[in-house]
Amino acid sequence: MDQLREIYQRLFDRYGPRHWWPAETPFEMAVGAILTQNTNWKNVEKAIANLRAAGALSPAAICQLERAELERLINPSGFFRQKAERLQLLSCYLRDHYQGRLVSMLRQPLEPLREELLALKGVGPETADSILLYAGELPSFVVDAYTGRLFSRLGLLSGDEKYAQIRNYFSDRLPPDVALFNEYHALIVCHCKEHCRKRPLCAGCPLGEICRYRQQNP
DNA sequence: GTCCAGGGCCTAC
DNA sequence: GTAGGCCATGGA
Repeated sequence: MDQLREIYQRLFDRYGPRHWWPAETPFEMAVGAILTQNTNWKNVEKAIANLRAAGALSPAAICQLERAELERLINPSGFFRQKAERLQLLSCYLRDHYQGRLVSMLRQPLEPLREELLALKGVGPETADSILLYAGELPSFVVDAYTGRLFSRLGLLSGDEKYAQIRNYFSDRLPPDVALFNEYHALIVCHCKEHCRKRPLCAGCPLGEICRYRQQNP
């Protein structure tokens, strides 16, 4: 059985569908993607709740907010100065080019759209792929720190691959299936939060028998 | 008190 | 082209 399929199946059997991305609209999802950069999701939830309470979960609203007020609303998510700038850059870009509608921007072919997102300051490869996959429902595999860490421990990656190499590793071995990509990335995150942090925690790991790390550190 | 979190930008070499 | 510093909050 294909290794990536087996790993996916084991994770799915253990954790079940993750129902990602938790957001009411594509734009809210993109906001979450920026706010969660190197940040615990619990902190992001607080910031999004503040934005919702302030009626500020639309591109138009975020464009119009004073920078200091936006910083105050997203303060719990950390890095609030740069994230406030990033949110306003994205929002104003949507206002100026897509009538303030992210879904209009997302109705384009994947690759040029990905380049367009990456050209925005504050949108790197993981944020872009998250928006493409979870807001745009386009088959762009999302890589994060957990992905490299987990698959290195499994012995399938060396650990020094760059983002594009890891993304290609999955893209080359999986069908471009949006539902599969969606669930796979979410399952990797869910799994790593329990079993694959920097400190080893192997007891009960659903990948136990196929994890090289565990075999080498019994 | 220390470490870490669903990264990305900027600068120096 | 890449290693290192920086950004900031809150929970474990």
